Amino acid sequence: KTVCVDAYVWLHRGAYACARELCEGVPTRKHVEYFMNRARMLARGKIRAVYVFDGGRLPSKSGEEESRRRGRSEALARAKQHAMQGNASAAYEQYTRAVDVTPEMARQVIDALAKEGFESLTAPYEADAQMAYLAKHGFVDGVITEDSDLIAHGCASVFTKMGADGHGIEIRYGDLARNRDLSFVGFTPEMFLEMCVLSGCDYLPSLNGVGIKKAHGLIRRFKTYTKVLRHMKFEGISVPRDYEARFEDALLTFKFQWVYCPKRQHNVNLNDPTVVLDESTIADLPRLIGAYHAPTVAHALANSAVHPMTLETFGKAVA
DNA sequence: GGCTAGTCGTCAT
DNA sequence: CGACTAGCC
Repeated sequence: KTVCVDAYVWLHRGAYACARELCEGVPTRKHVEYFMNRARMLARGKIRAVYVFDGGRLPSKSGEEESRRRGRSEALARAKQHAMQGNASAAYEQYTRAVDVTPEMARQVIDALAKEGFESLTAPYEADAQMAYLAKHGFVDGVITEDSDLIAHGCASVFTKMGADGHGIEIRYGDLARNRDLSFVGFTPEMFLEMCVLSGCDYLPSLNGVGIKKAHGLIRRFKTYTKVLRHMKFEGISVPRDYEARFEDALLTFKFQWVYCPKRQHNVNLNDPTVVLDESTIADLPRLIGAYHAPTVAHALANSAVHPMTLETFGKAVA
């Protein structure tokens, strides 16, 4: 059995163990140790794991990233203030809000993993799309993550909420029809994805007052987002002028994100766009999913030889 | 009541 | 990122 593991969660939890040190530039390996302890624990269960790391930022997410950066720098200012006044616990609380997981930290963990014979893979952009690709094409038997978007990305089965003891919950797309809270009888994968976008996703915030329940009800009733929006217009519900175009963009981002194919050793789209999209839409995709990488670059990025954002070789300092 | 939209906690002693 | 919850309709 082979699984892929979303490295994001352990990377963040590890950062909390040494939030002050990371914020103040004090050398520490606690976050690496936290990750390695979890990896060693998983290895004891006779499961082969591939640790998947996030790569470059998607163009569609840059706005969100800017506001988070502001929030972190404000928290860091408050942390320094508390630290100066000798209030260590109040300072720590702010350090945890200020700490950021960097590609350099990911690289430290990847090196530590390699040293003990663990496998890792850096996604060209988002790890969840990469893991969905690995699962869909049989490179792995399962996915371990905390991210619910994996089902929307077309992953048939997801293992989530795994604690230190290795226990967790398996969510299967095929089981959704038996869901108690919301009925997914008659839902296609496309309807499920459109429901996810309608209820608010990474690439598009939801309309005011529309959450998961409303989104589910609307898609169940009208089947497609086009008909949902037509209904809203008919009902006189105010919808931003560009909402439909942005909805289309969000769907394209979900479906055609760049992922790395370990067999062909270059970047491909999560789903093949050539059969369902016209030439001009395909040519427009990089605006949403980011630039195409030449095979040599894609291979170097996937194997963590280059910084996923600058594509420059990592300095020796991180090793 | 149900639902959405904000706030909180993630470590480990 | 999800979990929790105050406060909305």
